[in-house]
Amino acid sequence: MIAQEPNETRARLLRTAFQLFHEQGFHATGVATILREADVNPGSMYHFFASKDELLLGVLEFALEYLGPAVMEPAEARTQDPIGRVTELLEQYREGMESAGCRMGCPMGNLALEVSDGNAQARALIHRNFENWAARVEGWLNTAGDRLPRDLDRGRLARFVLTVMEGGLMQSRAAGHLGPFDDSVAVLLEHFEMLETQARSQKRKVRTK
Amino acid sequence: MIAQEPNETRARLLRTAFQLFHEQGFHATGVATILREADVNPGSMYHFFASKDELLLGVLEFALEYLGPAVMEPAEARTQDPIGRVTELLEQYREGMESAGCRMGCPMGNLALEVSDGNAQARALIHRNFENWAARVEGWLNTAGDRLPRDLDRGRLARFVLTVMEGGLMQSRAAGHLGPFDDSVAVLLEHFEMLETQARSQKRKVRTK
DNA sequence: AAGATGATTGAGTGATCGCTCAAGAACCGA
DNA sequence: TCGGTTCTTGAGCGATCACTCAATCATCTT
Repeated sequence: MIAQEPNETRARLLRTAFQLFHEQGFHATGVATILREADVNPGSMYHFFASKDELLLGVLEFALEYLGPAVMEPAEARTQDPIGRVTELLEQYREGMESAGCRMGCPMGNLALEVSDGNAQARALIHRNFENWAARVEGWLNTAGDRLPRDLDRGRLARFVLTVMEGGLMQSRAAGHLGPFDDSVAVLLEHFEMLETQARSQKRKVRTK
Repeated sequence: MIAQEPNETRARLLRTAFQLFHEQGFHATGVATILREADVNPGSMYHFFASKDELLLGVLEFALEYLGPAVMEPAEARTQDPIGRVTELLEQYREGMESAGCRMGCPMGNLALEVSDGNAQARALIHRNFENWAARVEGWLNTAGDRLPRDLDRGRLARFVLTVMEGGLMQSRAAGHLGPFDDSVAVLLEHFEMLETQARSQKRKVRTK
């Protein structure tokens, strides 16, 4: 059929489900709750999504589009500095966590641990979300030039930033306060400082050649 | 009835539930499944645990005891070297992940993201599990003496090791292979090397005073 | 206007959820 | 041997689970 404007009901279902999966988790969120919150009837939902699992796949694809404009671009807008952008990005997650009373954390991280074992397609989409996240950060780090060591694997470091963010949020979730997250970020930033120190000594060596 | 040592049924329920929660998650595991696997009748379970949530609390207390003998002591047995013990500990989690086909990951991490929002007591126990884990690693790091910088916060670094472990496992879960975990551990070990380098230069300065 | 297609309605499905409880068996000290 | 306590049995409870479908409405094409 001729392409029509994006279906409003479908979009509302995706937004509502994304929100509820983030707040309560996938299994803890009943289809009935999603339908009530989105003000949609069961038949309508099953017109667009064959099952709750397929709705999850839709949500994960929605998150893939959501990631750039809602997460990465705000951090990019705050500063041009490559490493400053990493700091801003982590600060964004901190604010999200704080304003939720140390609940919820990262939506993708939560789903990664809850559904990635039993649903291969969901696992693949979560993986793609992580890869996109890290690729964007890698892009920032690539613009850092000789502020970072010459032979440093930027992609690996970008994934490490994700690792620290997810691990820090997890512990803060359990702690009920942001201490563990802040500590983790602090060590990460010290790591960056050591890398920058290392890079400066490399530059000095090149100059004295 | 066959004579049993005290609370054998209770112990079997805790072991079985711990295993199933780890494999499938808390909400995805039905009470009926636990009862079938543990070969226990509903009435028996509800004699020991007032609800599924209370069973979870029992499991988290069980994990608290399980942590030392089953996780930390094996790593301690492999080497006396403080930083080597960190490496061994991470290697243990790697092996667990590998032998499970990159499924499951860390039982405490999974539960942290699934149940810590809706159950305050569970959150507190998960937090205590994390704190015990980190405290044990901190104990190792404290024996490293001047191999690490003098004013380094050992407790913070220990928690950072946990952060990297959990974040790395999460990404490997989504990826379906151990690449992200290995990369994260590699960066962490490079961080330790930089700290050791820093500590060596401190020693040199002290000597030349 | 007529027909085709897409989208919505909502009562209702069987299955499974966490859980109950009355009855009885096993074990205990006295 | 007895009464008291702890533990086990398992059929069965109401609630909720994910999901169905025939009927109806809305929109577009011809």
